[in-house]
Amino acid sequence: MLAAFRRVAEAGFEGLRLRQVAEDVGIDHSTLHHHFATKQDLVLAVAEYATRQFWVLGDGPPDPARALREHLAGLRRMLDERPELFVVTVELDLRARRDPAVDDALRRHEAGWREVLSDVLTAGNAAGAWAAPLDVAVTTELVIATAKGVRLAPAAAGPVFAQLEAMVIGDRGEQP
Amino acid sequence: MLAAFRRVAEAGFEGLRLRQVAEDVGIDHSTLHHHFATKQDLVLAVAEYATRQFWVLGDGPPDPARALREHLAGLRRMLDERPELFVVTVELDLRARRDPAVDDALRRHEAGWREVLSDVLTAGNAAGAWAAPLDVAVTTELVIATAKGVRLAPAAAGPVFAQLEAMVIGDRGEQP
DNA sequence: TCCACTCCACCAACCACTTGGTTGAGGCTA
DNA sequence: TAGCCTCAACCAAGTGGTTGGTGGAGTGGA
Repeated sequence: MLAAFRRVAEAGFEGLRLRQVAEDVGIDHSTLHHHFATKQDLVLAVAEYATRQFWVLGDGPPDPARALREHLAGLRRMLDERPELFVVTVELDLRARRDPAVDDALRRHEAGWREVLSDVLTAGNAAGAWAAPLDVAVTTELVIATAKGVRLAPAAAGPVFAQLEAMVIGDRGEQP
Repeated sequence: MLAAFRRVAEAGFEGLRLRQVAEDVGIDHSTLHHHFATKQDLVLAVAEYATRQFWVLGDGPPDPARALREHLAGLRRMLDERPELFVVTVELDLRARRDPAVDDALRRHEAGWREVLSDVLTAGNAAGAWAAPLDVAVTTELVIATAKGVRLAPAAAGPVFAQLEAMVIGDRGEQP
């Protein structure tokens, strides 16, 4: 339910009230229970919805350097256009510590992300696209950590990602 | 109040209950109100306490490369020994979006951190301690973002920080 | 066409329980 | 006595969740 997502973005899971969500949609809160048996079900729906939004970040072009650049550019664009999406992600990260179902959803999502990055970095190693050969696993984690770190600071994302690119790809010909 | 901090670490602000905190300390919840007029005051105390814990990360040695390494090593050590501290920090980051007082406390804390990093990076530029001259402001943000990104994944911190060091300092003689 | 009959989305009222916060009446020490 | 610290009892305002029931859109048979 989109309304629930918006509520979480605004007030966090701490402020998620079934009655409020129901009112946003214009129905009674008991009717909401008709669609989501428990609050937990609603939370899970929000988690699934939020993670699904990242599917738009597809595989990208075959050239590893371009693929990495576009991946980061995609993230930055989403961060600019839909900052709430990332806020909810942080909220979910926190909730995953106490909620196995959310943890599971998030884990699957992150595994997909990790795979995309690993593939790009591996391809880049093979093609000699990076400034220096990279430890794929660790660099994947570095990129993920950096991305997670700017989730609540959209303004910082641009420069930070640029710097990260520069360090990974090196200074060889920026945008061709 | 330490008990409150522990509660936040366990259950988040979402699960922070005055009665529970009071019980942890062994007093009545109304007595708690005698020490903290409102819940908000307690939350603020937790915020102040949490940020104060990072004061142990002092200036470090004069040599920039060593200073950076020790700074990251210090963070990693804290992350290993007191992961809850970082969890609460994330929780605070989120809460700061809705709570100006928390936002203020966090902003001051982050300003201090930013200054330490900026100083080290600037000194490193002057001494030619880095692999290449750095944009101090952006690199500061990069380090902060990375650190924030691993707050909920202590295991990743070690390798990620090592990689970050390698990229900033270059491969010139690891630990002397 | 009419008549059950079944779904489905919906709501008002209610329930048991929890929340943060208040009050007034003691106790303890100085 | 004065000034804290403590507590039990209480309160109003919610909380998630349940219940019994309403009305309309379909469906099948006669």
